[in-house]
Amino acid sequence: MAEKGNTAYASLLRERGLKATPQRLQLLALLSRAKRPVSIPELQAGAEGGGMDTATFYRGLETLTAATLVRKVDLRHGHTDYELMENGKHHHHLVCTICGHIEKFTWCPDNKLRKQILKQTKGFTGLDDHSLEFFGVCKKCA
Amino acid sequence: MAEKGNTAYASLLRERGLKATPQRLQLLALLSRAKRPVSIPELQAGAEGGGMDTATFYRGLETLTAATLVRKVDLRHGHTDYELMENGKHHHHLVCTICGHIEKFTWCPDNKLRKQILKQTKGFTGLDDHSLEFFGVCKKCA
DNA sequence: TTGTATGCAAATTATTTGCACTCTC
DNA sequence: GAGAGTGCAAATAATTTGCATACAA
Repeated sequence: MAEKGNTAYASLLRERGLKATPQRLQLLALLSRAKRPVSIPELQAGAEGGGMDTATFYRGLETLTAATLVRKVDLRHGHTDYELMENGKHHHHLVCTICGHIEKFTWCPDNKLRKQILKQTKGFTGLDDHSLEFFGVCKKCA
Repeated sequence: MAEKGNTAYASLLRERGLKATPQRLQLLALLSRAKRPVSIPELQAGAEGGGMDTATFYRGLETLTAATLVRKVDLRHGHTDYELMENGKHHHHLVCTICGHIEKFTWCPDNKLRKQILKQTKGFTGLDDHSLEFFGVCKKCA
């Protein structure tokens, strides 16, 4: 998947009523190039990310997450990682607990499973979102 | 489920080659009473948790997690929560994104699903563990 | 006794906030 | 021009570490 140009990202932002600032476009470009979930300190440490303020990273990515352009994931690394939501779809991850190698997979709980889970509870009538990651040892580390 | 006595917990620890220190027993007792996932700052702030050092909380719970007596969970609260693994079995959670209400459910990926996921990857031959939580708005907050 | 675990204290890492200023729409 | 967004700087929150001492086995 080719990286979207600034114009394309700008449109996506405006469609959602957000201003297309250079900082937000930069955040999207950085995530697009990363090809994997990355933390804010990591993004900021990279050469291209060096110019922006820390607070702008946090506030910007929070905004992009709320706009469903970006997704936060917890890979048990002690911090939040961020990744692009390409085409509005999320995916999940396999994480090697030794070397940190990450792969994606697509599978989400279907309606049947969601019903089965809701049946076990008293206080919920619906489910909006979910987290799902697998952890193991990759071939190289095994 | 009644809380296990100190003797029972002490045996569990020794079975795993760990020393049954008062601090570790206290951690297990605190988690047992909590009945829900709790953070370390929260545990420490509680009256009974006040006596132990911060580092002892972190190191102790890390040890208990490695010993599969305790499990860490990420409920998108910006910190790690801990809960007892009762009978060596884990469960997953539904979390209300408004009030924080939490319920448990039991369901885990079966072998068929695990195979389906592994088939999508190149670098993994097996999966050890997984995280799975649902987020939504509970009845009261809806 | 002996190594493991704890307490203390300080450091590190991640994240958030207030406020003045700037830039997009 | 107006309001949303950013930079700066300082604060808060969570977690980790080194080292001397204490305690379980």
